[in-house]
Amino acid sequence: METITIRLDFPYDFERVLERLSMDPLISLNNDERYVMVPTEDRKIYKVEAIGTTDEPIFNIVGPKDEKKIRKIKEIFHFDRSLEPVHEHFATTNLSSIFEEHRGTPIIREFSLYATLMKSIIHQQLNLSFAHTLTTRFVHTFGEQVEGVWIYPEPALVGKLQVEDLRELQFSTRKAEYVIGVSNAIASGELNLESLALLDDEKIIETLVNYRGIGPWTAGSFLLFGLGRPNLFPLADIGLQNALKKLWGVADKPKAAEISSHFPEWSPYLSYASLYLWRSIEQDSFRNRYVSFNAPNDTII
DNA sequence: GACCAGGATTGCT
DNA sequence: AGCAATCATGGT
Repeated sequence: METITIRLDFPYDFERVLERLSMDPLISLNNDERYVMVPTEDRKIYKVEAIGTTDEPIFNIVGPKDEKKIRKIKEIFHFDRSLEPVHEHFATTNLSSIFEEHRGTPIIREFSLYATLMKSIIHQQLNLSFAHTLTTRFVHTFGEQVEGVWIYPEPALVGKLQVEDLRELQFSTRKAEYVIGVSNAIASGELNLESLALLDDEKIIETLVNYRGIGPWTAGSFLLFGLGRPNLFPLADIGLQNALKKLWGVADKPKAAEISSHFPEWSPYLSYASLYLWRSIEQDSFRNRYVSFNAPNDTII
């Protein structure tokens, strides 16, 4: 065990990070003590704890001594890239208000690439509340806990499940087929997410959408939250459509063409535009729903 | 009880 | 190529 202390030279609001991560009941965190528990791909657990402020961000990473994993955690928490250029970019755009409002909100990646894909598929078209119910059932039933932290099951295990196993958790038949099918492709080695990660955005999307159950939204979500790519805007996302509807004060959700006409203005940081737009509506629905502590066993107190 | 949810696929024009 | 139906169920 060792503790590594990191100081950032750009604004970083960990309170907002915790607020956002609190939406997922599978993540072990403590809002008051300002920490998140992070499982690595090989089941080691790290604690990431904020001990500074938004304008003087300082963090402790506590866990097994391992340089590669520390680097991975820095990537997950966006410690390795400044948010300064992002804020500078959006200050002169039509999204400046939400970037001021949520200043210092980083893209936090999912803790594993496979989990990103499973979570995205399971979340397709469902309201966030029920979506989280399903992912929680999925992980509680087939995953496992390490040091109190829930970890998604291995692709090989999920690949061997029957559709009925997931139907019992109230997955639709199709969703069950998607989850099992993609897991099998990964388990067999046909689909290798780590090597996929070396390709550019377009190539990754092109590969992923060949799999039944992965469309443009899920592929975009994988790039954004799995790999932390900076320039993705999932046009199919209802949340983003609603966020723009609210921001622009219009009666109907804007159409894809209308939204994408702003891409030149928002590029090359479309992912941040997405993230900050999501944030702009999350407060409405989640401010009063989740409280400060997700206990390791997942009970919401 | 209708309608929508942080979509994707399938089948029909 | 583009559109409608379909999926399962919770939230509003």
